[in-house]
Order: sequence, then structure tokens, then C-alpha cells
Amino acid sequence: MNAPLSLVHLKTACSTCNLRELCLPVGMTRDELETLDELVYTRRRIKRGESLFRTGDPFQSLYAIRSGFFKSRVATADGRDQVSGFQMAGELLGIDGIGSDTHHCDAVALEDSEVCAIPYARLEELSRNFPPLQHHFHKVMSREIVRDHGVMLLLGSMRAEERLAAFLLNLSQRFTVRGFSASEFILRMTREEIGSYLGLKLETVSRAFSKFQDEGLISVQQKHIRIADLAGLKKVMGQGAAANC
Amino acid sequence: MNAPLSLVHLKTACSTCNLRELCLPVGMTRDELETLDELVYTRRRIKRGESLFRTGDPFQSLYAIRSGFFKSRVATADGRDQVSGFQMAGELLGIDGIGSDTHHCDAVALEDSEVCAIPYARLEELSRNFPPLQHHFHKVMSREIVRDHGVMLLLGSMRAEERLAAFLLNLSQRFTVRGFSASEFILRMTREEIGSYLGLKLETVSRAFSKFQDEGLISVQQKHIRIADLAGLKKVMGQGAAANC
DNA sequence: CGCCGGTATTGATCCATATCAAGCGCTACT
DNA sequence: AGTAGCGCTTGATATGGATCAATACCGGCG
Repeated sequence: MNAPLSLVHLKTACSTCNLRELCLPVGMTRDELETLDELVYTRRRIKRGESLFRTGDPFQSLYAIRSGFFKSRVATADGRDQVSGFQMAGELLGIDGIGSDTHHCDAVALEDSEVCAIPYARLEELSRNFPPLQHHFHKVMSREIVRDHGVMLLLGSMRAEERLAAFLLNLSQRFTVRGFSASEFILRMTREEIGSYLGLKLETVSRAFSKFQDEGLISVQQKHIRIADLAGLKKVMGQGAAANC
Repeated sequence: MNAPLSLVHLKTACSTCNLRELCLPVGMTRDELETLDELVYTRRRIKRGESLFRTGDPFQSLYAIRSGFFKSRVATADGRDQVSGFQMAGELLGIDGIGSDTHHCDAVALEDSEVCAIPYARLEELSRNFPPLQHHFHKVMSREIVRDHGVMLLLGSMRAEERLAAFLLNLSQRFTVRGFSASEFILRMTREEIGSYLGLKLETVSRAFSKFQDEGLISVQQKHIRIADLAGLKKVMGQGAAANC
């Protein structure tokens, strides 16, 4: 009774994955999806606090998040570091490694997570014979670049409250896509990690949360967030700035 | 006497381009390069101040810079904008368009420039039959992501002088690769554009330049920069932070 | 050659966010 | 159930960079 279950468990297949609308296989037909099943052999579990890979690790595979929540962190030589992104189910980790066969950031699980390892050489090979995959993979990378430009815009030209509003709206939107509530969610990261991502100190993040609550835009209780006034938050962000970050 | 010259001029070929060590064809053999010649049909001249493409333009081609200097600029819906990068000969513009078949930034020439248009559909097609091209293109995109993470780190955690030092060192390094002086160059952009890129106001950029000059690290005369103490500048940056930005 | 507009420098002041500090509240572990 | 420790909130103060303002420079044009 246990054996077949764990077999199913081992044999990961894109064609039966309920994230196929979010992950690499987006927009492929049933037949095309079956081709993709050759791509993923291994699943890997990462416990909260553990790293999927670290800066300097040799690059081998991309990782599609099946479940859980990650942060990516880049570091300077002199010890400073910064969160460069938060990743959730269906998103791809490890693209930073392609350019030099070495990872350029750490990917740390913020909760117990599970990923599909996609051997990169296999992906290149398969995408040569399979244009939809090739094209979609390029789109994923291009969108990552556009997203990063949005973050640069945020870091370079928005004030603290605008940044936090943009951050909350972005999370909300990504939860929505995944079928969760747009207005109520649990933050997986600490105030310090949010601050790091937004280029702010944790106290500033905390104060901005309190201010939003006073203004009736959200209610905060530690990591529990409820968005009470979506339009109001958007207004704080500055009339609909970079929605892509 | 004029005809053959302009013919040569029209027939752009990667295999004879003196930027082939910097551009898409990096690391390819002579034979492989000739395959690439099919890729580029058109050259385009862009005058100083003109745009190669703008946000919202339909995406068709990538552009390899043959000569000149560009800035990319992203904008928010509420009118704020920010320089997201400066590009020089051998670098690729337009990758932002792949993700949604629409450009997400403006590319503006900062001096009279010339680019090779690379029809994107052709690039995908050719790279399917030509793994070295495929692999190198992926590397270019991955490196762009890593570069952007470096900029995010700069914007999120460095102070004004560190940012400017990092900026100068980065320019210096890129000029070196292109065979220009590492220590003496002309800035193609205004203080305001530098400030926009670095998340600072133009006055702050100007003050930082003056401070560096007072400290004997550089000499500045308007757009003419001479780096007098490379090691000193690196120290300002914070003991060799993100060299990749 | 001299003027003009955009660009750069420099100074004075202000303000948003960092920093320092204290206390509170979860949550997880014994 | 009690408690230790990390994470969060809030207050007081400091400061780096923004803002406002005045002047200087430079390149292009008449």
C-alpha cells in the first residue's frame, strides 16, 4: 500500500503536475507536455533554513519550485548581502548559474520546500528539438530581467512606503495567480528580509506596516497580513508604478 | 570606387566584425562564425538622442551595438523613470522584449551609434541547429540577470560614494576589454543620467566626483575622467564588492 | 566673437531613513 | 506549562543625501 504511493511520488511528471500552468510548461499541449516529462528526473526536499545552492557552487541544474518558498541572496566581497528576490511555487531558481557555470547567489528555503531538478544540459538539448520549450524558456529569462529592472526602479526612485506597498501588491498578485487569497496571506520572511530586499532597515519596514494599518490600508499581526484597501495601497505606490516587480 | 565600398558596408558579417570577441559570436570557431553570418541582415544608424526602440514598441529584433553608446531607461506609470543601464559596443540590446513581445524600456543613443539588427525568430531558429550559439545566448541572458542583481545590491546597500566608485570601476573595466584606456575616458552621459542609474541626485554625483578629486583618487574635468588611484577607488567601493555591475 | 541654453559645481538647509535603545510578544523547546 | 530567545514594535536622536538656490562653465550657433 505504501510502495505504489511512493513510486508515484518519485516519478515526477510535468504532464501531471498541477503547477504546469505556472512553470516551464506554460501553454503547451498535452502531447508536448509528455515530451517534457523526460526533462525532470529528480525531486529534492529542502528544509526551512537550508540552502538549495550557494554562491560559488558549480552550476548543473535549474530548479522548479514544486512547493514552498525561497529567498535568493547576493553578497558582496566585504560581507554585505541583500535579498535579491523571493520565489514561490512554479518559479524557476538557478538561472544565475548559466552565465559562468557557477552560482552567483544563495537560494535559501524559507519554509520546508520541494523542487524539481532540471539538468541544464538536458534542457538545452530538449529545447533544440522542441521550439515551444525553447521559446518559453527564453521568455522566462527575459521576464526575470524585466522584473529586475522593476526592482532597480523601486530601489532607485521610490520612498520607503511606496516600496512596501509595491512589495505587498506584488505578493498579493502572485498569490492570486496561485489560487490563494489576494487579500489575506502569511509572510514567509522576516521584517529584516523584507527590508533587505527593499533596501530598507527592518525598523523602517515595521513602521511602514504600522502606518498602513493606522491608515486602514491593511491589518498586520506579525506575519499575518490582510489587505483592506487594495486601491489605497496602489495609490501609495504612486499611481500604478512598476507592476512587474 | 564608391560602389564596392558601400557594398562592403552593407554586407555586415559577424565573421569579419572586429567585435566578434565581445558580441554574440564569442568563442566560436571560424567555421561556426560563418554560419552566424546568416543572422544579421541589417545595420541601423541611430543619431545621438534618438531611440532605437521605446517602451511598448512591438518586439522583433535584438540589437548588437557595433559602435556608439546607449542608455536604457525604464519608466513607471506615474512618470518617474530611471536609467537601467549603459551599453557599449559589442553589447546586446532588446532582451527585455522577448518575454512579452513588447519592449519594456527605451534604448536611447548617447552618441551617434550603429547597431546590427538580429531578427529574434531567426536567432531562435539558428540556435536550435547550432548549440554553441544557443549556449552563448543563454549565457548572455544569465549574465544580464547577474549584472542586474549587482546593481540591486548597489542600490540597496551602498552609499553614494561607494556607488560612484563602483560605477567608475565598472566603466573602466569595460573600456579596458575594448582596448581603450582603463584610466582615462570621456563620460557619454550627464551627471543626471549617472545619478538616475545610481539612485542619486545629480548634485550628489557632482559632489562625490569633487570629493574623489580632492582625495586624489581621480581627476575630473566635466566629462573627462582620469583615474589616478585605482586601488584607492576599489577601497572606497568597500573592498571589492560586486565587480559585476 | 559673443551670446545662450543646457550642464556642472558649490553652498545652505531640510527631511527621510538610519541608528541606537528599550520593551513587548510570539513560538518553540524543555 | 514555563521560559528563553528571536522577531517585532516603538521612541529618541543622528545623519546622508535631497532639495533649494546661486553661480560658473562649455559647446554650439548666429
